[in-house]
Amino acid sequence: MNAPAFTDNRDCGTCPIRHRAVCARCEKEELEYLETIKYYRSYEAGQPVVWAGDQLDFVASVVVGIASLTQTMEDGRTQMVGLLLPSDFLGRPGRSVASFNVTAISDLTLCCFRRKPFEQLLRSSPTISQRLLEMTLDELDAAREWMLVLGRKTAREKIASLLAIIARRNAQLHPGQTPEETTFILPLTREAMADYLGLTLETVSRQISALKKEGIVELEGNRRILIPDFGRLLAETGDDADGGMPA
Amino acid sequence: MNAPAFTDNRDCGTCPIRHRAVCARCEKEELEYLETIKYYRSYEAGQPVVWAGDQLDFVASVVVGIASLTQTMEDGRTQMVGLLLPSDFLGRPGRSVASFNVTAISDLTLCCFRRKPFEQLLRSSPTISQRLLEMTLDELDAAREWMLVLGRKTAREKIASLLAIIARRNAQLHPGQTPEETTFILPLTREAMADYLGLTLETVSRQISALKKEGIVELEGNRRILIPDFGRLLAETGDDADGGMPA
DNA sequence: CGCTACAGTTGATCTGGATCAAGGCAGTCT
DNA sequence: AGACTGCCTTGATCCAGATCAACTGTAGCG
Repeated sequence: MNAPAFTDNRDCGTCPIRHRAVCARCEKEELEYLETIKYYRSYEAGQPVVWAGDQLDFVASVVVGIASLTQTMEDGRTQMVGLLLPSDFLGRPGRSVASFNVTAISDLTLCCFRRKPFEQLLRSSPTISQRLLEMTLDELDAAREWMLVLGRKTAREKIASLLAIIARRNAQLHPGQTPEETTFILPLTREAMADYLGLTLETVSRQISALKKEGIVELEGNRRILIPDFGRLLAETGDDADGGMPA
Repeated sequence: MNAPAFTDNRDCGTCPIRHRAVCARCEKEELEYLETIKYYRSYEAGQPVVWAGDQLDFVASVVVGIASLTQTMEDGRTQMVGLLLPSDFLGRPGRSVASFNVTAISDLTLCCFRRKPFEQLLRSSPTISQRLLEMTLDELDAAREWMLVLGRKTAREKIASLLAIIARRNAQLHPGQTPEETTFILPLTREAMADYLGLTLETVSRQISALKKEGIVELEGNRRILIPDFGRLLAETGDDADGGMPA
């Protein structure tokens, strides 16, 4: 719940809000103002960030780590509705109450802005509000693509889609790898995957085992995944060859 | 594909973009500019508006009628990812290609803005880009709420959720009705409902019959629905009493 | 009028994924 | 060490919803 660890202006590298504020028109004033209302928060893996319905008096950008957005029904059924990776935005200007549960999946650092001044900034700066609009539109597209996964894909296709997304996101961050052979560490437990995909954890486990048996993926331990032929994985997603599934 | 039918400045009553442009700061210039780039388009029920991947050189606001946003897999499985009712926004500033299929479900009239000048306007007017941001955030929340429906709810809960949403939306438009007893015309075929809910049309039909048999809904013909006790319907959605499902 | 077409209902059967249950395999605490 | 806990796998069985198929009702239309 503390730990700044970032002091220099330039080190919050993944924060898209700030980047744009710097680059777009060199609006120095805005940048300096942003600096005055920003602060860092850290959470340990597993810790909740907020619960749906609770007061949330900041908006933030993920700097390090992964967080999940989930919804839960009274009887405990839960659905993950978003996965927040570094550079993703969290919170909602104009709303003081969280709509979803936010949980740190790995150790997590957020770059936070107090909500009120941030909203003020939005009102006065078209640069920032446009950047935010763009990001929100991307998230909306991603959410809608995910609706196809949830509503119409088989368990096997769901797993393949999820692995493809994580592999792609991973490739963006570490562009060293060939597109054909990728390896990464699954940031999610089987249960979290199940919650994302609308399945049970048993089904997730079985489908991963099946993909392994068929040589479409290789595992080292439970979490480290190697995809020998990305095209073969893609063929299992049910998407047409080029299609672009985000997360 | 023509039919203006709107000539007076004030008559595009449902268009949220324009409203805000008038109200927020009385930015007369912007309003007049908006007028010069706006035009109307009409579509008959069943007609496509655009296909995913096609060029889309306007953004628009639904004035009259209903449109659907859908995705289709090569083998024909389709998922509806959004339902556009009057006042909803269509299109994506900053992107010239449609991400989803848009189809007129009923006869439809759009209030369109040519994309390029609209984007220009966004860049210069914080009022409009903020209004758009707000709308997009609402849509994102709605999409995420829908992910819970698709991923975790039973067929019966899905149907009840859909009926509840349509009833609520309907009550907003016609505030004359008591909240307890509502009646409306289903704007969707059984197949369209199935595509929205990630079910088959047979299952939709069976579940509606079941709700009818239990007196939770009453039907006149196939489309006209009466909900004698909204609370009882809500109890079938699986949501906690107050929860706010949008569309 | 009969013919076709479309939307919806209902029944019979099948099956993919859920559910229930039993272990396995690290870590980590004592 | 042993015991406990969290995460994962695998097997056996069940069932909600898909699939296949027949049929009803209603609206155009030559």
